[in-house]
Amino acid sequence: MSTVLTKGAISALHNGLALDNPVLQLVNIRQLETASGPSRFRLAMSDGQHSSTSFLLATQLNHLPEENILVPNCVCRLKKTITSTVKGGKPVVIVLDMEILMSAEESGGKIGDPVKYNTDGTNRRRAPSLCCVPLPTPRPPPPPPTHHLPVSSFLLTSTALTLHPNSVCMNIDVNYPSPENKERATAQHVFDTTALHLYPCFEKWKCACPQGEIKITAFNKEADKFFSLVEQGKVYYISKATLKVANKQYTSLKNDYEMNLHTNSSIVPCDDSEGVPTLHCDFVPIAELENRDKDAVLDVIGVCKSADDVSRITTKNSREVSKRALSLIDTTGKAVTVTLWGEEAEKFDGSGEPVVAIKGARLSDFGGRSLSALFSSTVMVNPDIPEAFSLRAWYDQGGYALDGQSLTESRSAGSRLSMNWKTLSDIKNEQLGHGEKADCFSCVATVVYIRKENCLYQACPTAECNKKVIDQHNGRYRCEKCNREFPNFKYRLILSANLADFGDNQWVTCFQETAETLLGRSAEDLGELRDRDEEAFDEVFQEASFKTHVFKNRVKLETYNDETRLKVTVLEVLPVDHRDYSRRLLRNIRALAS
DNA sequence: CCCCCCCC
Repeated sequence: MSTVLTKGAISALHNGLALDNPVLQLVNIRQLETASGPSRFRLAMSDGQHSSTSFLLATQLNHLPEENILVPNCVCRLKKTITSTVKGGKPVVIVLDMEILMSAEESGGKIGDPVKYNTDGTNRRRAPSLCCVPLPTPRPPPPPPTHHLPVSSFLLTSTALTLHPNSVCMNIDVNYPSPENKERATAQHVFDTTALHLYPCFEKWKCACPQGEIKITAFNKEADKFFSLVEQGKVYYISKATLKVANKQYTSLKNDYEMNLHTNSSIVPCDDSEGVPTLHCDFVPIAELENRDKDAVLDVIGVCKSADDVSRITTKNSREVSKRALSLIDTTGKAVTVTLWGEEAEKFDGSGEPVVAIKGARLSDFGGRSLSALFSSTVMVNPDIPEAFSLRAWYDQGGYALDGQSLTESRSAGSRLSMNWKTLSDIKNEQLGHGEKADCFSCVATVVYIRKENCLYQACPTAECNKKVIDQHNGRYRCEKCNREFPNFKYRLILSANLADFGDNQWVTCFQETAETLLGRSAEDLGELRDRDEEAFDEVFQEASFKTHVFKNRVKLETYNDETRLKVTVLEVLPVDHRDYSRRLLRNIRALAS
């Protein structure tokens, strides 16, 4: 039966050597005295040859002994361990992940006749080390940075600084909350966290961070120094940082601790970056944002179904900053506005409706619920993570057709987010424009007829005045509004067009700009063409007919000479976005089917 | 030591 155990594993583990899933038997288990925090279990393990009591169970595995699954004589596979040292340099093997292969009953008692393993050097090959990878010699300090703006404080977030499993080593000077709290702090530091495993070593602490994320901050001179040194996604050794209790208010990381860097701290690149863990996010579904507290820092992922152009704004402190708002939608069918700032706003490319993941965005209550990226946020476009792939698939296979009701109220009717899509028959059916205020709507429609009669008029040449002038028939034109005569005039357009979609048709009015877009000519050119070549003029109207566009319109019931009629004014003519169009079609089909 | 993170 003893063949199941990995002979020599005890010795190897005590020497920090990597082993592939060694199989050991639990000889004994003992609960350690702890001042506070979760229980801590010390294990005596055997490989059939040697036994050792220098095993500690990571707190995330406490359920195993607590549920009486991990009991003496059971046989275990150690799936993840890290060898550390305690006071006096004694090695300790921390068991981070394990599985029970055989219960105590199945194993039939103690396997083999193991002898106690000596850690005093008599059966050790070399001195124990904390790391699997030796620390490289620190490089000389880098030259002062020249390529970035002064940084007064720089936050290295999880992606800026990736922690390497089993080989990131940090010598940490513990920053005690206060001298009298030292004992309590000690206990907490040792036992309270699963992400950080800390072991006292005189006044220094050694910290192994086999998994998880931690925020590291540098200030002033160090901020500049370390900023030039670190690159997102790269692996580093960090030494002589200060550990402090994290303020959860400012981070989405699930770590009770944070680190600060100082003059004598060092960050050294690690060349062996295999097995670097990918960034971990706890994405909050967009619909769920409604229930979260304002100012919460959280992770979000969605398809960017629209993005504003980047704009420059002036802050209250008269600082100029770039800003860009995106609308993200996820499988909850809800959308939310996310604001990006500075360089992040400038470089963002929303074309192709990418999946956008943001780690550490702040929830604001502006316009209902909205999000704002922080300096410490990580914005990822089409990240290489499963959540992004499934979201992409969901969106492409029909998610795009969803309305995506936004948690963020839109502030103007003109924005792409607030497209109030209607069919032409909706105008009558929903009595649009019958209210006190005008209604705005968008539609996809085809131009079936444009009235060319009276579409052009001679207007006052003054820049701000578009009033029709009276031809004095003496080469002079009179503007009643300006009360002046001019030797010239400018042509302006007022176009009556008939639009149709699959259900109805509608007469609309296009003024200057929209008329020019529709006809593809400037009013000036058209006026000149009409006077010079009537056939070519007619041709322009033929060409503009039977073309399909997106029309943004204003609709209002008007009374003129005791007669009420619906007046539809075109505010904007846009090319058809086929995605938007199929979105609407699908909605209509669904509405008809239900 | 930050933790300001901007605007509507």
